[in-house]
Amino acid sequence: MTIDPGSIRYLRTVLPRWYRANRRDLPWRGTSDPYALWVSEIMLQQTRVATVLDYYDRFLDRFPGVDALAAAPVDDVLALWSGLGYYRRARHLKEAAGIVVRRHGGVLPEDEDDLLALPGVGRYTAGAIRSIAFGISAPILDGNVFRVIARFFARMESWSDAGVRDRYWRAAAVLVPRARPGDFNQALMEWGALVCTPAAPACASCPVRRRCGALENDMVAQCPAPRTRPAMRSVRRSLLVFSDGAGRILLRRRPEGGRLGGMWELPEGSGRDAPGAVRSGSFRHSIMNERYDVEVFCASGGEPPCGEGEWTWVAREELGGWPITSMTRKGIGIAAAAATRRRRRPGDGGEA
DNA sequence: AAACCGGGGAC
DNA sequence: GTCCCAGGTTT
Repeated sequence: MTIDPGSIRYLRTVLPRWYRANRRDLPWRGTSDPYALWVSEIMLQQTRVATVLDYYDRFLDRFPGVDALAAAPVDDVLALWSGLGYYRRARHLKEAAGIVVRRHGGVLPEDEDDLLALPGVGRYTAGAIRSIAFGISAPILDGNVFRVIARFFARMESWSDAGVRDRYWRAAAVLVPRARPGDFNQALMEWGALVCTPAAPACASCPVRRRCGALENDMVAQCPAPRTRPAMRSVRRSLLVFSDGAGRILLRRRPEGGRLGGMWELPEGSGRDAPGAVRSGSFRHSIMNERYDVEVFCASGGEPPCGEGEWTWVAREELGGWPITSMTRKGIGIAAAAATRRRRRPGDGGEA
């Protein structure tokens, strides 16, 4: 797409001014430590700011620098990542920390190819680190930037088209200024997150409403075109909260490599698998394009349903130190709530 | 180019 | 219910 010099000047003038006055006070904005920014960028991949806020401080408190992260057991890193999703990010981050220590003397490199060589660092994350942490005039393109550029220049392409994305990268490269490129890039994202939102954008209070192409042509709601997605499918599952004599819970480790690789989970099972099991309740959980309808059963005593592979007993109060999935955390919560009900009103355990 | 990889908030 | 979020890697 051709971007006229007037639009470049306009965006470079208006956006940073708006950003300085309206930006959120986020924890990674107060630091000048490139490692801390790197951690935040990995956590923020496909993940909302509000979600990352629950993890960022705890992670940096436990792994304050690249050396601590490089030296940590990967299961400790995964435990702090538990619930954040896309667990390969945590494995890559820890692996990359080791590369930074060995190859770069413990200092995050500024060179783009050096950054792209780190596992988990792609074109976006390299641009974010270079512009925000190092003040280098490098472009970024994420979902926010794609949307605000599409709307401002009144374009209807979809993110799903790789050729389109490449053209938007070139647009982002033309727009980013030499002076304070990090503020400009963050202004683009903050604008997309707070004003030019996917649904119901706040055009009336938008800093660039005077020159927005989509607003002028009344096409904000249809712009950009939605990305293509696989259809959702429903899956029914049963989870078993199986306790030993000490009240510890049986967990099984998922095989490395695949979905949720290496994470610990409740075993699959119902009353058929564990005689005497009691139904505790149910919940819904979505992973990627699958919606799970999960029933939770509670059992203790007898033969534990260990199955093949690695398994262990974990006390409830120690679950915080284990890399468990959100579905497992929900299932254990359902079982605990049912147990509480049974103690209060024996015979009414929510089994119905 | 397409598939795969979590989870949750907003609507 | 749907959409999408400070994306990256693998095939």
